[in-house]
Amino acid sequence: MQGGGWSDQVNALGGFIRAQRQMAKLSLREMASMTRVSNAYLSQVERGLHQPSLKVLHSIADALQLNTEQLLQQAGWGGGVGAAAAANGGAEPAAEEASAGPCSVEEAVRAETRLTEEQKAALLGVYRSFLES
Amino acid sequence: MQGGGWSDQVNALGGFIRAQRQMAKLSLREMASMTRVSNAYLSQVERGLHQPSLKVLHSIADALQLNTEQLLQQAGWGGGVGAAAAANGGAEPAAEEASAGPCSVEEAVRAETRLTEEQKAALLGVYRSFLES
DNA sequence: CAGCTTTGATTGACATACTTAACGCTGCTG
DNA sequence: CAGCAGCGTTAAGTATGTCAATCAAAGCTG
Repeated sequence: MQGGGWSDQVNALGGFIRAQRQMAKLSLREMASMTRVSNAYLSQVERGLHQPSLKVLHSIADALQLNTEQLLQQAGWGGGVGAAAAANGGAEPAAEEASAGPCSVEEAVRAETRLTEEQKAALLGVYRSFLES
Repeated sequence: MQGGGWSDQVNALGGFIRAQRQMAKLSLREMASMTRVSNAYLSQVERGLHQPSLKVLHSIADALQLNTEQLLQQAGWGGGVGAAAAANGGAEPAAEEASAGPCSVEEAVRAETRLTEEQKAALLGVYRSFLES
């Protein structure tokens, strides 16, 4: 059972979808009727409890009018499509307290030690997509 | 049971995969070991009996060294999103002015003047959901 | 010919995607 | 206060994806 390792990735996807849905001011039930996917399942997907199939992912992208590639990238296709070259530098010294440091959102997220790298990438993805509007 | 409407699509995907595999002169079992997906399931996918998940699709694309977009298009992404236009030139300004102030993610987000209140709320919602693991 | 290997296909059991019907909570309206 | 309406979440069930074991047929080797 190699399960579990990918939950970060799924959580990133779910957070991304949830953020986009909230920005579009849709409730779970509204989005459910648009996508013809049950609200319950959407809730679970958004919290990373399940990985949606292509059909569902497609419906979601359609309902939220999202850029397809962006959504797919969040869904785990970071290995081939966009290649945004996230230069990772080296391992950071894992500062225990973020008490002293730079203050932009980007820096603050990167300095947050409680987040995984995937989570940071997802959060920054949402952030940048907001800035592009 | 809705008998078959989408089977055309799946069959197209399966046929495409089978053709590519044979062209690469791989047996089902060879490809199975490369993709870490069972030969049995690959056989079924190739004959349109099942629609593979993202994970499997990704593995297949990787093993066959296929163009990702090409495979996804066969898998059913040819139809819906429409428009999108995706003018994604990619010029990321990255001008982080960072007004000197607090440093946590929460504070940094609240201090970000380019975000609307809704966007801040959405972003912080994702952030907090990540922390609640 | 028997025996070994490899091929694609099938079966049965299990894990995961997904649905429908509830639940508890918050905010309103009378 | 009761009562309704909306929200997100949970519970229990069904459908589908996925695997390990197995099969019959075809190609070799001796």
